[in-house]
Amino acid sequence: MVNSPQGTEEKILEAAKKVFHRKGYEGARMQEIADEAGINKALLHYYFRSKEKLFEAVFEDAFSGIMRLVSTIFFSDKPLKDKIQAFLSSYLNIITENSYIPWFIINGIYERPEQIKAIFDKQDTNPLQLMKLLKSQVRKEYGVDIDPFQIWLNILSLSIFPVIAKPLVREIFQLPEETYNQLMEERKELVSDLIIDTLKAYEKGEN
Amino acid sequence: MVNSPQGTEEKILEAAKKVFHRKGYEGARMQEIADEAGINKALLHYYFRSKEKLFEAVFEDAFSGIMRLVSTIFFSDKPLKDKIQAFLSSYLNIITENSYIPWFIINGIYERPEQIKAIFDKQDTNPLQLMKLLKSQVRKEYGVDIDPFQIWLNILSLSIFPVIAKPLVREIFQLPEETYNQLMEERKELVSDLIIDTLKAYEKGEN
DNA sequence: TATATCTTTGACCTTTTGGTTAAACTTTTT
DNA sequence: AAAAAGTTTAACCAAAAGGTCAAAGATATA
Repeated sequence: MVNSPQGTEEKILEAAKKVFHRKGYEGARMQEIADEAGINKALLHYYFRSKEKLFEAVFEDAFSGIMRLVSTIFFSDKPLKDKIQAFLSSYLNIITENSYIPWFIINGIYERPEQIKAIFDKQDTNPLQLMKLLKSQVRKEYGVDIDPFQIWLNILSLSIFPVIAKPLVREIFQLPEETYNQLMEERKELVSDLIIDTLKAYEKGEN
Repeated sequence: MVNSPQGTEEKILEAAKKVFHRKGYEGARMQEIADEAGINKALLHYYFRSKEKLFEAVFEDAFSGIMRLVSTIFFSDKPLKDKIQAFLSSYLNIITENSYIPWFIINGIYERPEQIKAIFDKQDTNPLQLMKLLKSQVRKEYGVDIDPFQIWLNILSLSIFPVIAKPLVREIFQLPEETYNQLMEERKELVSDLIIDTLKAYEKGEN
């Protein structure tokens, strides 16, 4: 018999992604992944020796994807405002459509700190370089010395939190899926304005 | 032999809190909780029939604590600015010192959606009422009609995310514990300013 | 002080779970 | 087409995990 459209390995990765994303490492079951992939459980171990290795593959994929996006946008040659808008727009698109990614990544380091640290070290994007760049660009364009880390943390907070907390917030406020998505859509502009207005406020010396 | 300072039930709850907080539901082991409490595993089941029940007790405690704080502050009779400052100050204190609480709560609904929903229903604080109150107070004090939900989401994002993502961010940026805590300390004012400035900007009709 | 009740424990049970193995089936190589 | 290499499966295995039970230790009650 011939393999389905995609090869077995990709099928497994795809299935593992789904299951790990919605259950985390501890909650995920090898059997469930096998079922999701429509194959025998032993085959999982044939391709990826252990649950750990499989998890690693899935995690690395999700994480490097985000790092690549950040690098591409921020290590380009545009005004800061454009970068922030571009990042928020594409990033919010990605994570609202794959809402499990942020939770998966953050959760990963709670469940498997050592393993995740090792994955970070393999990454080639240097976050400290990004901070330096942010800082110098803020100084150049807005004439102020602000801790770039706080700006960056604000951007991430405002975009990631609403996605991570979606299930919680929706339940608490009894919001239908569609309503919430619409609010997220509004946030793309709202957040980008908020960040840039804050920078402008610093520029005017309000602080 | 006499019981230790605290009774057995409290000892169990205390231990379960620690373990659930750092491992989540799936990652937590009944044996580990028993060890942490310095008692026999069977005793866990004597006091709390099952892992589920035990988890429920811990979760409800953490969640209702936060809801109480929110209610106390926001259903009071102060200017919005004071409320926001008061909330941010005490909330950031609580969660930086118990950094696992927010993750624990958000994670809870990913791991055990049905159970968590049931707990919410038992809560007596009404979040929709809070939204109404926020909206009318914003209108009264700043003369604008803004979606209170977005404001609230901003407040929560800016305060909770940096705590949840602490292990991740610390690792990525190679920040020592102390440095990070100091940055969190700075944020208390920074975030409160940011939120209030945004409201003022609306007031001036910048949007 | 004897009896009933509540607490605590060690040993045990069952199910679940990640992982292995040997054999069958396919595909590639010669 | 035969042999070799790669892929897939059903059946197993051992360890871990949640949960139970009967008996022993305390404590309260009569």
